[in-house]
Amino acid sequence: MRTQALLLATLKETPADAEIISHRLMLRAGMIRKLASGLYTWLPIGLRVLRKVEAVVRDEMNRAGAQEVLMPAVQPAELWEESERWQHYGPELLRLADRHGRSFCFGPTHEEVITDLARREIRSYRQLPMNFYQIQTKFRDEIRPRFGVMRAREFLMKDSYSFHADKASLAATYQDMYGAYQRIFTRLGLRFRAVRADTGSIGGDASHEFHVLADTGEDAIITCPACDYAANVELAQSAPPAARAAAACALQEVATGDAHAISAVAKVLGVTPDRILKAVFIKGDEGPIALFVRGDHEVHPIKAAKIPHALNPLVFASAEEILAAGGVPGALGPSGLRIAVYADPAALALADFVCGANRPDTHLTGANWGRDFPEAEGFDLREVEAGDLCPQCGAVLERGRGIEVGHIFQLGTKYSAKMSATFLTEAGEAQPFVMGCYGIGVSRVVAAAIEQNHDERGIIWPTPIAPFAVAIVPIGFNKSPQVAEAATQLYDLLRAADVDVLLDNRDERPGVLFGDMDLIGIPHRLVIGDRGLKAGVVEYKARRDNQPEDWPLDEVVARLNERLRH
RNA sequence: CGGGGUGUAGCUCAGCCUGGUAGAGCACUAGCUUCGGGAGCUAGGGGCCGGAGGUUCGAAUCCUCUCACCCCGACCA
Repeated sequence: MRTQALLLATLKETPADAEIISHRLMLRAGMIRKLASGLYTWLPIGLRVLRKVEAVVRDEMNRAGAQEVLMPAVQPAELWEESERWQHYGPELLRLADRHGRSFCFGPTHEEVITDLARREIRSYRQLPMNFYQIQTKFRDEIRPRFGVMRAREFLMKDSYSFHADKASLAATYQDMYGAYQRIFTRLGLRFRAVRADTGSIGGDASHEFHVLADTGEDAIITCPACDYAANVELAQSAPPAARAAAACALQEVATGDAHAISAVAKVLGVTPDRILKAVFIKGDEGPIALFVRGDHEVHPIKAAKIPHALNPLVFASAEEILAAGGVPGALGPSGLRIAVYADPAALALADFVCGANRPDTHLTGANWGRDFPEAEGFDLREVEAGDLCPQCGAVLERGRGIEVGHIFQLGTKYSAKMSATFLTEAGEAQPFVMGCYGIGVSRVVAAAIEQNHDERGIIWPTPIAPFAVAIVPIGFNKSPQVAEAATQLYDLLRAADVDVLLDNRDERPGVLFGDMDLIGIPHRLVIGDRGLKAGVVEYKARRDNQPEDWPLDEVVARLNERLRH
C-alpha cells in the first residue's frame, strides 16, 4: 500500500484523556478514535493490526479442531430467562426492545445462544465432542470504561464453547485449548503467563487466565520463578506453615489500654505482629462469621466470601453484630464466641500467641488453640504476598501485574441443565451436555501488545501483528526521479514476493516520514536516497535496533525475506 | 453509583478570580526558500467559548440547572 491512499492520522501531541501508554500510542498512531465512552472506531492502521491478531487466533483455533460459526450480536431475552441470567447479569447487560416491545439484549457473551444451538442440532453422544468458536463484537455496559480499547464497552472477542458427553472429554478439550492459547500468545510475540483463576460467577471446576505481563495490568498475579505455579491473587496460595508447636506458656490477661490496632498491640506487648491473631468479622446469611489470620497477614475478600454462608461479595459485620456475637471491637479474639469461627492455616499454626480477650482494652498472651478455646476450622483466607513460598516447589514467589487477555473455563452442566440441552447416551438416556468455554479479548490483545512493545518513539510491533511488515521510505520521492523509480521498483518487487509493504511516498521531509514510521511501529524499514543509490545500496534498519546497515540493491528482497522469517 | 476534576479552533492549552465583544503553539490553505530525524518566512481560512435559563447596559468570565468526558473505588476479555 502507498501512504497516498492511506489515512495516516498520526498526532504529534497526546490527547488529554489518554492515561496509559497503549491508549496514547493507539491515538497518536492513528489506530483508533473515540466515538463515545467505551466506543471506538478502528482506523485503517489499527484495523490491520486487529485483523492480523484475529488471523492468528483463527488459525490456531482451526488447528485445534474448533469450528467457526457466527452468532447474532442481538439475542432474545427468552434465552436469558431460561438460564436465569436475565435477572442476575445486572446493568452490565445492554437491554433493548424491538418495535413490537419484545425484549432483547446486545450479547456480552454467547453461552445461551450456543447452548440453544447445541440442543437443537446435537442429539447423540456419537456427535460429541464438538467445539464452536466465533470472533465477534460484544457489548458490556462497563461501570467505568477506561484505557481505550483495553476496557471498552464494545470490543472484539473470540469466544468458543465446547460440548461433551462427560468430564473426561471436557478435560481433554480444555487441555487442547490451553495448548492452543499458549501457541496463540506465543505467535503474537507476547510475554505471558497462564495462571490459575477464580471461577467466579460463571462457576465450574477449573479455570485459567492468560495474562500478558505488564505493570499497567489491572490484575495482581503471583508467579513462581522456579516452577510453573502461577495464580491470580484471588486464589493464590503459599506453602503451608510449619506444624504448630506445643503450648509452652500459660494464658495471661493483659491490660492493653487503647492499643487496638495490631501495630499498637505489638508495640505495647513487645511482640512482632506475626505472633498476634488478627480478627475480621463478616456478615453471613445466618449471622456474622469470625475470621482469624496472623497479624502480619491480610484477609483477601474474594477468598473470604467463599466461606459457607458468607455474603458474596464480602460485607464486614457491624459493631452491634460483633457485640451480640460475644466479640469486643478493639480486643477481638476467639474466646467465648457464639458464632462460626474460621482461621487461616498460618493463624492455626500459631502457639503461645497474642489475641484479644473479648473484654474492653484487654488482650491475652500465651494463648493456644484447643487449650484456651476451641480449634477453629481451617480456611484459606490470606492474600499471598511477594516473598511467600511456592506451594509447589518452595521457591520464593513473585508478585506482578498482568492484563487478562484470555480465560478458559470448565463450565460443566450449568447452562445445559438449566436450558434442557441434552443428548442421548449410548444407553439411550437423555443427559445434559458437559460444557467448556474459552475466550480471548482480541481487541484487548492489541493494546496489551503495545504495553509490552514500545519505546519513546512509539510502537514496536512484533512482525506477525504489525500493520505492515516493511516500510519503504524514499528520501525526496517527488524530487528525485532516480529515487522514485528505485523505490517503486523495490515496492513492486516486494509485493510480488508477497511481502506486506508500505511505500511512504508523501511529499514530506525525511524527519516526518521517519517519525511516523517509528510511531506506528513498522518493524522493518528500507530507506532509499540519492546518496545510497549512487553507491548501489539501500539502508535497512529494524525498528528495535539503533544501527542501520547498507544492503546492496540486488540483495534487498533476499535479505529482507531472511529477516522476516525470524 | 459514591468521591474528585475538565468542557474555549482539528490537537495541546491560555483567557475566567477582577464582566467590555476571541487568543497562542501545532495542524490546515497559498507562495517563496529549505530538504537524510517532526524546517523558515509571508499571507490566509477556521470558534454558537458543551447546552438551557438567569443577573447585567454588556457574560467565555458571575448564578442556577443540565449534558458530555476524564481520574480514584466495586466488575471483566
